[in-house]
Amino acid sequence: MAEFAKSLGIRLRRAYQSLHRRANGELRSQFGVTADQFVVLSLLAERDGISQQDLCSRCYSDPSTMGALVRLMEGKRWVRRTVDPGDGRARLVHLTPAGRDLQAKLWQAAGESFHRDLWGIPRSAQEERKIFDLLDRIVAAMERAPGSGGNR
Amino acid sequence: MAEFAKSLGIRLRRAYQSLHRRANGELRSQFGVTADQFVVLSLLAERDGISQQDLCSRCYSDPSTMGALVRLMEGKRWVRRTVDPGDGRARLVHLTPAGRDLQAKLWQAAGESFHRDLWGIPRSAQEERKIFDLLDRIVAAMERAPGSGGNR
DNA sequence: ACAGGATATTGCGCATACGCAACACTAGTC
DNA sequence: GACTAGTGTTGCGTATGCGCAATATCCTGT
Repeated sequence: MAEFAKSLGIRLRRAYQSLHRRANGELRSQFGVTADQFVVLSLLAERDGISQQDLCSRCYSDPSTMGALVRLMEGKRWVRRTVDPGDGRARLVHLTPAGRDLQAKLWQAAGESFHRDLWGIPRSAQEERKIFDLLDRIVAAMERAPGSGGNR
Repeated sequence: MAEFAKSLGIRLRRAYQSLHRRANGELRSQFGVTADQFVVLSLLAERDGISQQDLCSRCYSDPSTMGALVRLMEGKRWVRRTVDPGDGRARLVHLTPAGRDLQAKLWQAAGESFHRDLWGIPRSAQEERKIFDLLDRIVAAMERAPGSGGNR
C-alpha cells in the first residue's frame, strides 16, 4: 500500500494550506483582512456588481459561506449590496470606494510577496500549462461523482 | 494584469476544495466521518501511538485544531489518548479496535471512489514526480517567508 | 392567472482553521 | 535546587466551509 502520508491528496492539502496560511498571515497582520476576503475583493475588482452566486462560482465557495462573508464585509464598508433590478432574488455586490482603495493596496502587497512567489513556481509557460491542466483534471475527477456535484 | 480568477492560487484552491468536498460528502453520508477525521485515522493506521504534535506535522494542521479533532474522536471511541511516559507534556494518540475497524472500512471505500480517482490523475510515474515536486515547491516558497513559518 | 418547479439567499448547527495567551512540563545552566 | 528557555497542549475568539431547511422570487406550461 502506498504511503498515505505521501499521497497526492496530502500534498495537495499541504500546498493549499501553506498558501492560505501565508496569505492570511500577511494580510491579517498588515491590513486586518483574511485570505478569503482578499479573494472576494480581488474578484470584485475584476468584475464589479455581480451576484453572490456569481462570486461563489468564481472562487468555488459555498452560497451560505459567501453570504456570511459579504455581510461581514458590508459591515466593514468595503462592499455594498443591492437587489438585482432584473431578479429580485439576487443580491449584487459592489465595491465601495474604500473597498477599492483597500483592494489596490492588498493587490500591491500581495504582488510583492506571496503572490509573486507563487507566480515564480512554474518555471516555464509549458510547465504552467501542465500544472493548470492537472489541477483542472483533479477538479473534473472529483466533481464528476456521486454526492459531490460542484458548488451550487 | 493576468486574471486573478485564473491564477495558480485560485486553481489550487479549487482543486483542494473539490477533493475535500467529495471526501467529506462520501465519508459523511456513508460513515458519519469527516475528511479530516479520515486523514487522522489513516495516519494513525500507518503509525500508531504518536503525539498530537507529530500528527500535526504529518498532515499540516494546527496544534489547537488537532487538539479539538482528537478530543472529538476520543468522544466517539475511535482513539485513546495517553500521557507520553517519556515526556509528560505530550499526549500519545492510539487507535482503539473500533477505530481500526472503521479505518479499514473507510480505506476500502475511499480506495474504490475518490482516492482511486485521485490516483488515476497523474498519467505516468514521471508526471507524478513532476506534480509532487511542484506542490512541494509551492510549500517551500510559501513557508520560507516572514510571518508564516509553517506549523511549528 | 395559476400551479409547480427551479433558483438566490438566509439561518442554523457543527466541524475545521488559526492566532494568541495560558499552562504544564522538560532541559540546560548556573 | 532555582532560573530560564523551549516545547506540547489547552482555551478562547473569530472566520470559513458545508449540509439542510426555510424563504422569496422567478419561470414555464397550461
